[in-house]
Amino acid sequence: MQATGSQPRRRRKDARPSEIADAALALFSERGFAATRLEDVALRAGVSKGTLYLYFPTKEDLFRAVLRQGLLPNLEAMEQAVAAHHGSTPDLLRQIATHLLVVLDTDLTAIPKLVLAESGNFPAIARLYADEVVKRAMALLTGILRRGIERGELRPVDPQSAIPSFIGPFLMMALWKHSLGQHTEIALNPKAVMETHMDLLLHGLESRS
Amino acid sequence: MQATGSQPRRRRKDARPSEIADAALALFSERGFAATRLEDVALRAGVSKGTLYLYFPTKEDLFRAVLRQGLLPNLEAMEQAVAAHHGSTPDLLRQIATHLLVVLDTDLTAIPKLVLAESGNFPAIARLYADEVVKRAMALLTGILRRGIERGELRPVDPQSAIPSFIGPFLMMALWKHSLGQHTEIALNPKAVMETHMDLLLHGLESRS
Amino acid sequence: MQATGSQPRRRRKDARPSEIADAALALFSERGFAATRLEDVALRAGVSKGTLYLYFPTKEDLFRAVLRQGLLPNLEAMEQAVAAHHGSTPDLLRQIATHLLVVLDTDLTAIPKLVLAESGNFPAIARLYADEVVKRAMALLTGILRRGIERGELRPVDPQSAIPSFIGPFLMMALWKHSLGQHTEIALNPKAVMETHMDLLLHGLESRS
Amino acid sequence: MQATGSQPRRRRKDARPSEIADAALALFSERGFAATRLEDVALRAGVSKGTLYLYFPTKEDLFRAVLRQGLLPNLEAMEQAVAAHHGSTPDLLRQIATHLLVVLDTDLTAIPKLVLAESGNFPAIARLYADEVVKRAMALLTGILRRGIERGELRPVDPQSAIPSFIGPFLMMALWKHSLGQHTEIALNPKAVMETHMDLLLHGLESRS
DNA sequence: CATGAATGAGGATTCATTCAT
DNA sequence: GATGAATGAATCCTCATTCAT
Repeated sequence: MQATGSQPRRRRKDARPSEIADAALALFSERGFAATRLEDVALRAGVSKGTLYLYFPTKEDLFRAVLRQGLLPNLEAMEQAVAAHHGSTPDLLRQIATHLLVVLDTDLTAIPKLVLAESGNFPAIARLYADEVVKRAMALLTGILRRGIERGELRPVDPQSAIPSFIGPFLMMALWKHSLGQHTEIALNPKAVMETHMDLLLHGLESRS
Repeated sequence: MQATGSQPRRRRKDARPSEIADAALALFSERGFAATRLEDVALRAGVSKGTLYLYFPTKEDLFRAVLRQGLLPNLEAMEQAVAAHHGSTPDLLRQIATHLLVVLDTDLTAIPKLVLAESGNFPAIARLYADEVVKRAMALLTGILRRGIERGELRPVDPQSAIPSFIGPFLMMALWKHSLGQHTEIALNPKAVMETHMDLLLHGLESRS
Repeated sequence: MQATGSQPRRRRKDARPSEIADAALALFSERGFAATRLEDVALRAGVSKGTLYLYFPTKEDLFRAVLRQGLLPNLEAMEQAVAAHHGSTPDLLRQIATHLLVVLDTDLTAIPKLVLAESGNFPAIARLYADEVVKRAMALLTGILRRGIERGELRPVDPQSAIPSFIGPFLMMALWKHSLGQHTEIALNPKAVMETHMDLLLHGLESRS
Repeated sequence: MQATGSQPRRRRKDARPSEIADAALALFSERGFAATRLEDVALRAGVSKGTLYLYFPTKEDLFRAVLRQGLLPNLEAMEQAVAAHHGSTPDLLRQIATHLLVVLDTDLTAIPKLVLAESGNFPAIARLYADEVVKRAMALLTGILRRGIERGELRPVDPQSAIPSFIGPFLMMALWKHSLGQHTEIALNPKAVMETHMDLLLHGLESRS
C-alpha cells in the first residue's frame, strides 16, 4: 500500500503487454490465429478477457504486436556481429549457424510458423515480413557469400540461389520443433544436425570432390 | 440420350469428392483450416453448401480427406524409383532432387504447410503424418545415404542428421511458394536453387575442401 | 409381367399412401413432428425420399393425413354401437370400456399423444380435433350419462364434469404406453386397470356409500 | 449507489437461470423441444441468444434444467402432507385432490406434456422421470389406498390398478389445459370436474350400489 | 412412376468485442 | 485500471423440398 507496495504492481502493469503477447504467441503458434480464443490467451496471461482490450484494440492488433516483438532485434544483432567479424567467411558462417542454434531454443522460433500459416489471411503482415525481415536476412547472407567468393574463400556460386541451402535446414528444424516434432518420437538432434549441415555445406557430401 | 448421355452425369458424380477436396486444399492452404468457410469451399468447387455434406460428414472429415489424397502416392513412386535405380548414389540424389522440383510445381506442395499449421489442432493427423509420411521418407533417404557411404561414394556422416541438409531447401521452397512468395517480389528460382543446392551439397561451398 | 403380375404391384401402389402414413404415425408419435426426418419415414415405409412427395405435397400434409386416418372411424363405430344398445346404462359403459381396451392395443393410441404434443404448432389441427373428435365423443358420453340419470340408473351428476372421470384413466393408459411405459419396468396391466376402473366408477371406492 | 445499488444487478444475475428456464418451459411446452428456437427462448427471457449459453451449455442441458425445477418439490410436499395427515382416508384423498387442483393453476402442469412428448427422444430423461417422479407418486398413492383398505375405510381393490382411476382425470385436465383447451371453446371447469371426480370415485356412479 | 443427388433456408453454437460496475 | 456478464455476427450443420434421369 506504500511506496514499495506500488512498485511490484507498477512493474507488473508495465510488463502486462509483453506478458500478454507472450501468451498469445504461444497459443497462436500452437493453434493458429483463427483457432485461438482470446479468452485462452487471457487465461494463460493471467488476466481477464476485458484486460486484453486495455492493451490491444483488436485481436489482429494483438497479432501484429506478437510479430513485432519478433525476429527483428535478433536480425539486427546478427547484422552487427557480421559487421564486426574479421575472420574467414567459413568461420563467419559457422558462427552464424551457432547463433541460430541458440535461437532455436527460443520461443521466437514459433514466429516463422505463424507468419507462414497466416500470410494468406494477412497480406500486409506477409509483405512487411518479407521486406523487413526476409529481404534483410537475405541481403546479409548474399553479402557474406559474395564477399567470400570475391576473396576466393568460396567457390563461385549464385549467392541468391545458395541461400536456401544454408537456411533451409534451420527453418526445417524450427518448424519441426513446433509441429510434428511435438507428436512423434522421431528425434532430430539440433546440434548434430547443425554440425553435419555446416560440414556438408562447406565440404560437400561426395567423398572426394 | 443413350449410353453416352448418361456418362457425364456419372462421371460428374464420381468426380465430386475429389473436386471438393481440391477446392478445400486450395482454401485450407491459403487461409488455414479454421479460417476457411465451408461455403467458400463449396463455391470454389461449384456446388452448394449442402452438397459438401453428401460426401464429407464434417469439416474435419473433409480435412482428413484432403490430406489423404496427398503425398503418399508420390512417396511410393519415389520408393519404387529408388529401388529401380542402378547408377551411383550422387546420381540417385540428383534424380530425386529433379523429381522434387517437378512436385514443387504441383498443388501437393500446399500440404506440408497445412500439416505444419494444423498439427497443434489435430494431433492424430500429425502423428499419422509423422509416422506414415515423414518416417518413411526419412527411411528412404537414410537408406540411400548409408548405402552411398558403404560404397565409398559418400563421406561418412550420420545419415539421420544429414537429412535436413538435403530436404530443408526443398521444404523451404515449397513453403515459400505458398506463403511469403505470394506477397513479395523477392524471386527464388526453383530450378536454379535446386541445381545450386545439389552442387553445394555434393561438392561443398569451400573453394578447396 | 402378365395380368396377375401387375396385380400385386397395383395393390402395392394403392397401398402406398397408407403404408407411408403408418410409418409416419409411428415415427411422429415416437419423436414428435419436428424431430422426425422425412428420410426416416421413407426408409421405414420402404420407399425413397422422393416418393413421399408423389403422395404428400409437404411434411405438414403428411401429418394431416396421418391424423385423418385416425380416430374418427372408431368414434363412428362407437356411436352406432351406442345407438344399437338396448341394455342398462352401466352395461353400456362397460361395453364401451371393453371396446376402448381393444383400441388400446392398436397403433391408433399414438394419435392422442401426437395431437397433444403438436396442438401448439398446428392450431387448425387442434381445432379440428377438438371439434370433430373430442366434442363428438363428449356428446356421446354426456348423452349416455344424461339418459342413465333420467332413467334413474345413475346418480344425478353433471354429465360434462363427469367425463374426465370416465375417460381420464383410458387416456392415461394410452399415453403411458407410448411414453414412459417404454422406458420403465413399472407395469400397468390394461385389463386389470380397466376392470378396477369400471368397478370404482360404478360402485365407488368407499366401503359403504 | 451503495449497498442497495448493487443489489439489483446481483439479484438479476442470480435469477437469470430460472428466468431462462421459465421461458424455456413455456415455449418447450407450447411447441415441443425440437420446434422451439433458442432465439425465441432468449427473447422471451429478455436476454440475448448468447446469454443462454452462459448458463446452459446446450439446448439439451436447458431442457434438463427445465424438468429438474419441476414436480419433485411438489411431490415431496405432498409426501410430507400425507405423513402429517391424521384423518380418514377419504378425507386424505380429498385433500390431495384439492392440492392437485391448486397445482393445476401452475406452470408446472406443462411438464407432464413435455415429458410425454419427448420421452422418445430422451430415454434417459424418461427413465429418470419414471423412476424419480412417477414411481414415488405411485408408491405414495398405493400406500394410502392400502392403508385405507386395511382400516376398512375403502373397499378391497388392487391399489396399483386403481391409480389411473384416481390420477387419470387430473392428468387429463393438465394436458387439456396445455393443448386442445387452448383451441376450443369446450369448457372443462377444473373445480367442478374435481368435485365430481371425488364424488364418483368415492361413492360410485350407480344410483344404489 | 420412382429415385436420390442437389439445394439453401433455418437454427444451434462460438467467440470477438463492449460496457456497467 | 480491471473485471466478466452480455451481446450478436458469423459459421457449421441439418433437412424439407426440388428435379434431372
